[in-house]
Amino acid sequence: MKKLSFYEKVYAVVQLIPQGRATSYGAIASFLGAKKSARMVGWAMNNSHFLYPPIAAHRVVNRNGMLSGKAHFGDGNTMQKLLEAEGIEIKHDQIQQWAEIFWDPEKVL
DNA sequence: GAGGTGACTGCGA
DNA sequence: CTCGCAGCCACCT
Repeated sequence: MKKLSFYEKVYAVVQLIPQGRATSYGAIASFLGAKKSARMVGWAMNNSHFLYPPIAAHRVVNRNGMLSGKAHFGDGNTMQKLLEAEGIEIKHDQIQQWAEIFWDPEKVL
C-alpha cells in the first residue's frame, strides 16, 4: 500500500479543480484530513513550479479569495492574468464572486 | 539530530 | 474593527 505524501495529495486535488473555479488552502487541507495544515498546501504549491506538468496553483488561494501567492508566479500579475483567462474576475488581488468561484473538493465526492 | 521557515487559519484581546 | 499568537507538518540548512 503506497502512502502518498501530504503534498502529493494536494497536487491531485488541485488538478481536479475545474477551469474557471478556485479553492482555498484550508479546503484542500481539510479534505486531506488536516484542516490546520494549510501551510503544507502552500509548501506543495512552492514545489509545484518544479513539477511537470505544472499544476494550476493559481486556482488555489487563501480562504478570503485573495491571491496570497501571486508573488510566487514570477511577476506580480501572472497569477491574476491566468485566473482572468479562465473567466474569474479579480479586483485588488482578490477574487470577485468568491462564493461562486469557490470549488469544494468534498463536493465532488 | 535539531532548529528555523513557510503561497494559512482560527481564536483571543 | 484591527492586531497578535499558537498550531499544524514537511522541507531546508
